[in-house]
Amino acid sequence: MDLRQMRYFLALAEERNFTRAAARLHIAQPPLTRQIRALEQALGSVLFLRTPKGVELTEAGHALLDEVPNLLALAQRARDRAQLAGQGRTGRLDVGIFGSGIFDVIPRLLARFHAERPDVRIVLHNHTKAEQIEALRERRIAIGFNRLVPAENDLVVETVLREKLVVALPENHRLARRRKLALADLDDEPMILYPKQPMAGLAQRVIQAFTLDDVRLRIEQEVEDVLTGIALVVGGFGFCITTESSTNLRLPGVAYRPLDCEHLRDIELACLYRKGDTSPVLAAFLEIVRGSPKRRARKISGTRHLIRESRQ
Amino acid sequence: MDLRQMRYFLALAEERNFTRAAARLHIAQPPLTRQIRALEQALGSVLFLRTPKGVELTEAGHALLDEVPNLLALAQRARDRAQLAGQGRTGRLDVGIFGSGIFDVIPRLLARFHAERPDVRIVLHNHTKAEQIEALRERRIAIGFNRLVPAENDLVVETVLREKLVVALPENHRLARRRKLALADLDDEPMILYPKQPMAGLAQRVIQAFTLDDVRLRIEQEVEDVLTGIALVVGGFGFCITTESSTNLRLPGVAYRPLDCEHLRDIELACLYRKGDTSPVLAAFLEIVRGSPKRRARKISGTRHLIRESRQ
DNA sequence: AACGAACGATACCTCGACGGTATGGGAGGC
DNA sequence: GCCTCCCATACCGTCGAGGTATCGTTCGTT
Repeated sequence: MDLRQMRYFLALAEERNFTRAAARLHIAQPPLTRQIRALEQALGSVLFLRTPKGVELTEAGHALLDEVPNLLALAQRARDRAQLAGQGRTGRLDVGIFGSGIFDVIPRLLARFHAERPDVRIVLHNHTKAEQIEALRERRIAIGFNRLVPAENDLVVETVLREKLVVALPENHRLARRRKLALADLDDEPMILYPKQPMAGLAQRVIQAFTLDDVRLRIEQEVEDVLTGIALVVGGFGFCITTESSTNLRLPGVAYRPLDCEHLRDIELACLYRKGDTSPVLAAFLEIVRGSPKRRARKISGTRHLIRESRQ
Repeated sequence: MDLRQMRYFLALAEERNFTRAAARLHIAQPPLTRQIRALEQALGSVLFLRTPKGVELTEAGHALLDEVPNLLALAQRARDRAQLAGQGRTGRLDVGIFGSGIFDVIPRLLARFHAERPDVRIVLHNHTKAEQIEALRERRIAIGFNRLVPAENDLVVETVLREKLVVALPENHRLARRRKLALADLDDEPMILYPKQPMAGLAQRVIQAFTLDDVRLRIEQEVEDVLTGIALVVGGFGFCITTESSTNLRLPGVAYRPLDCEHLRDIELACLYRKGDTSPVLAAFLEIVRGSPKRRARKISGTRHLIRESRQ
């Protein structure tokens, strides 16, 4: 019993005439006769009564006819789903994100991917750098975004873009009148440092630059995420060095000024995924990621559809 | 894409190893490799990643694996149902019955059939003789029971049994003291005649016999069914000639005595069905019907399971 | 009553596909 | 470095699918 016989059976059951059913199936009448007979023998039941005017269904035929359309529909669905999944048009993409990365480029990438592959479910996971690497190895996520990612031999790290750094400071701060700032301008100014704890990539770089340029560092507060940092800036606690994409975080009373510094020129945003991952969904997403830099000037928009899960 | 490939796919997806899956399928490994590749080409999606240690499922493979067990189960169910229906082990039997036929042999036949074929739904339809014939032609019933059925050229009439006739009369009637009665004993006695209207088979025969034997007929009441007739006997309106199987209708105050009459010896109970009806359910039921006479001495029992519908 | 049309069954043929055996090639493990 | 395991490839025989031609039966028509 195979699917071809099921299709033949259905055609004959509907046409109630071998000749017409064969025509509909684009085969000659004798092969149809033979296939139906083979099916009847396989089942051990007569399915059709042959009459001079055509055929009619027996009870066994009716019983089978009750099932066959479901069967064929299910087969079609199985085929469709496998095809769609194979093209990466359906399925799911688990993405690891981190605190300050969620303001500009990542939501835009996800929005574009969603527009292209509306049937792929995007699931976001907030992870620190170390957690992302672990989650990738355990296949809980397919791709992660982070900054200053160390090389790992089972993971691929691709730089998505390099972001300039900016200084966030109170609008009424005396330095806010300047169009751009050098590191020396920040000498001994109260500073809000972040991230404090989770894989201190940016903070480390900032401290390093201050040391290299021999500028005095006065850490007023240490915080764990940008949002808190900027909130403290609004509160007048000091300035904060952050990435350009954070300027999307427009809070009243805060001003952003470009930072011009040789040792702290820009900071990379990278994505990382498993070496040898053949997932078509991932491949499609990486295409979006790689094609992105050209159009990165736009602002956040249309990200409402995103599913956000702290952890799956 | 056919069911064989689905079975192969499932085996490989479960074993995650071509060699073992092939062994499980009782084929060599190369044909399995070829079938899987053919399936992948048909779908246009890679289903398995070949690794040195075996294979693992791709996303397309997982998507297909979600569907395949359902598909195979449905195919199996379709096959089973068609087979069962073909053997007459499932399905439905619509039976036409009539008033006085429901007391003895028909319920026994139905009970025996139900015991043998518990998955066949038996549906009873109360019909007069003419209605039964019409219902048979319109395929609303597969078999009918009746008495004194005229020959029809598209229907088969088979005598199920010949029933002796009895006289039902009040217990305290003077004739009730006799062990058996002749027609002459009923001369000018008040009589309850049935059936009055629906195809007066028995009534006609009774009148005919009285005429032939030159016995005076005094029709006190004409009724349409046995039950009413016997009820009137209980009420003392007169006697009633009915079939032996009616004696199962034990009402207080009524006595049944065999009728000994040359011209009214017995009356046949026949079943009728469509000529050329190949229904396996019907065939199975007819076997029961034909095998019945040998054991017809038993009383009614176990008929509670019957579905009774006045009309479907 | 004989003929023709319609329909399914049968006979026979060709070719493609399935399964089998033998063998190749690549990755890990002792 | 060799052995083992696993999948892929090459080649062969057989079975089965579909095609054409034709037959037998049953209607309806002439």
